[in-house]
Amino acid sequence: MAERERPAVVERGGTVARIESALVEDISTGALAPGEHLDEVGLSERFAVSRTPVREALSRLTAQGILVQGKKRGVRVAEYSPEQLAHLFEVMHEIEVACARIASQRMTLLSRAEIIEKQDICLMAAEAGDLRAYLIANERFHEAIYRATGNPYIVEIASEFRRRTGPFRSRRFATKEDLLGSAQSHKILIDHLFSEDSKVASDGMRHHMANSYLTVLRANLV
Amino acid sequence: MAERERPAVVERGGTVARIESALVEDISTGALAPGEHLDEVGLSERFAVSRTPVREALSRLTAQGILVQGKKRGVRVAEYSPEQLAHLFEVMHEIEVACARIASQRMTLLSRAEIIEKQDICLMAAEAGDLRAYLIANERFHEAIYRATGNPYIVEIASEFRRRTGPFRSRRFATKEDLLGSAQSHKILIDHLFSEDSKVASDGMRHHMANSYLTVLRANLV
DNA sequence: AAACTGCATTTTGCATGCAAAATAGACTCA
DNA sequence: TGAGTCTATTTTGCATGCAAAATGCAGTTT
Repeated sequence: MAERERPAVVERGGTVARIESALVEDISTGALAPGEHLDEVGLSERFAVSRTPVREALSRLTAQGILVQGKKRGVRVAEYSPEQLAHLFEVMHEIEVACARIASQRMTLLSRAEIIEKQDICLMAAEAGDLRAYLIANERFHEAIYRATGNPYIVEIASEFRRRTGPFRSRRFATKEDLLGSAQSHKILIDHLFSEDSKVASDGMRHHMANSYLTVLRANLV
Repeated sequence: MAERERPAVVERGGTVARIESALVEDISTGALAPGEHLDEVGLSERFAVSRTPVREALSRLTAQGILVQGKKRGVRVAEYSPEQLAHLFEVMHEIEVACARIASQRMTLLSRAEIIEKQDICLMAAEAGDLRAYLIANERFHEAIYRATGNPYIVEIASEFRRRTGPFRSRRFATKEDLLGSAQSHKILIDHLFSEDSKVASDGMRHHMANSYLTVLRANLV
């Protein structure tokens, strides 16, 4: 066996959950690129386990649409044509706008604090120019907004689509300025979300998402 | 081993997919009730396979939220408190309304035909008083609407939530009149969907879903 | 009778084994 | 040289095996 990855923290849920979240992180940060083939044996060596839990993790990720099965064999990171990408973002768009509308209606002091805190972390990562940290912090920021809806199933579904679009959004960020710009636009978004008018909030998110999509398109279609 | 279930048709995708879809159907038709415990060994006997593919199917369904893991061991059909059910329906509501709006904007002749065809099948099942057939036909009807959006990811996500709420919606239907009533309200919904005004369509769906939720509440909270 | 303890049983999580499908490579023949 | 096919190797899908965790249960103690 080759070098092995030791669990930094023993996560609850056991081996499968550990593999699954490691892969999700690799994918959402772009360490695993769309279309990249995942080898069962290779992964079982990397995580120092047998193929069985690896297969289970891959199967779960496939069920969530994060991975796809190749034509005849193998499993790969999902990749999307421009048209598919547009469809994916259309769904994201709908979900996020609904989220913003609902969240703004139910915003509590706690939710506000959480959102602001995550935004601070984003800002720190952006200022440090740490892409990987920023991507993770950005996820957390948006998840805080989802949680502000008070609806755990919205959190689930919105996070799922965010993960699926992760690899494409990660390409937006080439320079430190890109990160700072993104963190900056979070600030504006927050102002809208904290407004007491749910239409202001959802329109703010609509604008944010449309912008984001344009940038993604530019980064992925050149 | 006890009596075994033979595959009526050899479905593509192999053993795991077969088990998965059989379980999904059992759950959405109420044959497997919320909270019911699923036994790996029992299922492996029922499908005449080893525990490995059963485990994989269960794991995939758990990843989709259709099943949940018990506190310490075992896996069960997800069950929801009234509050959780409300949250689930809130998501369904948002998705279906967005669906209706988008579908009405993109409706093609083919989509129209498909929706009408599925509705006919619903009507036939209702008139026959066949609950199980109606539940399946009803799924197909709504899926036809999802497909009319032209967005495969909307189909995916909407179907997922429809499956999750399946067990609760199935309780709405006690008599043949319930089935006919539901099929009747489809007709009204179709009229709205086929309108050229997307607001009419989404409001029609909003109304349909609100109604549906009320009925479900009544059937599940007594 | 309630609570605790220890043992037997069931259930789970993962490893390993094996046969069939899929692919790549070598070889043949035109 | 190129197309075809035959074999060797890899990869996959599932079965089986095994050890550890969880549960139930009986017996004991207070």
